[in-house]
Amino acid sequence: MSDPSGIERALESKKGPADADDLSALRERIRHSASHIMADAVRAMFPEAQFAIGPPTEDGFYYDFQLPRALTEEDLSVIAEKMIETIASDLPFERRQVDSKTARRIFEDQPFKLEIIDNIADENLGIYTHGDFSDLCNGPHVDSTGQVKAFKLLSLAGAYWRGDENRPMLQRIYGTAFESKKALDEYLTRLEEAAKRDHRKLGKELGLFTIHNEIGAGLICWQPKGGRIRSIVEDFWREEHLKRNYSLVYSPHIGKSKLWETSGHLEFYKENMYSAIDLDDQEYYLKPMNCPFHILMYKSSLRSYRELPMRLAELGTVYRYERTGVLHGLLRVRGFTQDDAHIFCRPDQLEEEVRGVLELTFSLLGAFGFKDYKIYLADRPEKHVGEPSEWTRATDALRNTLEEMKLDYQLDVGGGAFYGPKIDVKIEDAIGRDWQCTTIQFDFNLPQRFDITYIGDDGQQHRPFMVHRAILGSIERFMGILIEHYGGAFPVWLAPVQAVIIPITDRHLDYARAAVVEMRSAGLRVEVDDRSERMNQKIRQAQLEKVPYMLIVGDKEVAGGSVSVRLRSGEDLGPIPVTSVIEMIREKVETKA
RNA sequence: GCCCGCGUAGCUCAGUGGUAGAGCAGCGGUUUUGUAAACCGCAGGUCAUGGGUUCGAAUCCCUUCGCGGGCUCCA
Repeated sequence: MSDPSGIERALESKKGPADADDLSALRERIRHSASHIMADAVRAMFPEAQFAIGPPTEDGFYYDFQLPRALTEEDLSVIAEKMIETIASDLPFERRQVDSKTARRIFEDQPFKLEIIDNIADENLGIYTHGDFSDLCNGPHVDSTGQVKAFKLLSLAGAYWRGDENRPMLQRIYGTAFESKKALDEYLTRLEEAAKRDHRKLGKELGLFTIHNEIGAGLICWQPKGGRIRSIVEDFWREEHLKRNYSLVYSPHIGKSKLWETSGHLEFYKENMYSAIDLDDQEYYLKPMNCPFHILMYKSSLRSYRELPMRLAELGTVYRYERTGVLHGLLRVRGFTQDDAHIFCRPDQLEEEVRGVLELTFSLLGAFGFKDYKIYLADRPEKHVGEPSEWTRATDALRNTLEEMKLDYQLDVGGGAFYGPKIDVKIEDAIGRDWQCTTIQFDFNLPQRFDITYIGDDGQQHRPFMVHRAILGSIERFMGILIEHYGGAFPVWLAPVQAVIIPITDRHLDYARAAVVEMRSAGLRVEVDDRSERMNQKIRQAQLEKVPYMLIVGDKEVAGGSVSVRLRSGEDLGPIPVTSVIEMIREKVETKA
């Protein structure tokens, strides 16, 4: 990992896969070094500070400390000042190897470091020193502090030592560092861009959804505009499922405790379930999952191998208790709707079913402009149910399907659920962030627990294979992702209002109203802005609402039977006959452009 | 749940111990306008909640609820 020419070489290097690796390796060293420089600055402020860990991360770095008092935002500027001094001194980073005994002596008053040393099997430990600050660290680092060309301390947070909530809560400082001021600024600009797209902000501004204290945390109300978008997404989802021979079903929101005992949820999932509702000496639970209902629907009659595969799909609303600290807008809620389906099939049908789910996944997600996928195949974890031979068979079926479809995937060793292997799909949004939505999970457990069977062509009872799958994941969460992906500027097929007709004066109102009737009867979502405002104000309003088409009507348009089309990009297409505008918009809707 | 921060009008925010403010939105007028904000006026708040300190609390302390950044977990 030594790169003597350091920054200069990486900076001069041209774009390319190998150089991209160079750059990310360089950034890792810079960030790791920045984290040491920061720890040094914290030590200057608090000589009694205890140091935990300070690694580089994908976008920056952090360091965890135990300090005599809580840090404040002002402290960050003081720490940053001190860091600037250290960087200006351009102190060399020096590495030495010591044995663990020596390391223990060096860090004798640093309990977290001692614990780390205890957990390293290697007798040779790396220590990096700059100035008079030394840290246990395997590196690599830049050659000297001056090579941290640009950094910024970003935020304060609490973090448990080793991520364990039974261990001490430490104070974490997050920061980032880059090889140049320019790269740092670009990163900060990206953060600002992401903040502008925040679905919580856009949801409020665009009137999409609200969350009410009076109703409860993590519970979503879809306002008319957001409801419109959601219903379009759901209608599309249903159509695509019907095309692929899914059966659409509905199941209730509560079920008796016996059901959840059979399914195992009360044993293994209780901490995520709402407490029981007592009715007529029976306990009912709000459903955290849809599977038991679909299984009972399967079980409602004797099944023949000829009926398989049976694909039961439902936009099923489930409720899960989530700790208050993890709730986050639409992305993490307590009541949400899974685009769930359970596929019951014969063993020989498994690969084809998995293929079908993957094809449906790409088709559904592709319609929303998600074209880049990361696929993970997760196999048997240590704690599992089912025979290893079954696991192998199911995992092979998943793998074979991925390979036959020539899909790139990564193996997530031991990452499967206890009840079966799975395929997860991550999508990349418009600003390069990854989101996991799709999961395809094989299940050995529930078919056994509910003892479901089918009669094979041999006249004998057999256990069907069962696959859970959700493609969008949760509708609420997916809507949140869509809002951020599109930055609130929904494509025409999803836009709650596709066009606003803007009459220039009141004498153009009748014409505008006639046009809106015509466009609505063509199936378009159009409104007239009939307020007593200037055209400029109406345009501004429509722009802020991110309406795709602004249709201006004045004397010229009335005379010509047209509307002047302004796009939300600001582009002015000039006067176009109303019938042509209808065609233009419908074409966009049909192609989901 | 835990650590830190925050909660003032529908929204965005000012106000840090001495009578609650602005802009936008809303409502009423005037205005009838050619591609991102016309003008005038009116109304709107138990300063999240409950308690405490004080002659006096939006302001200081505690409780509860909620929100934000994280930890952990997941869709």
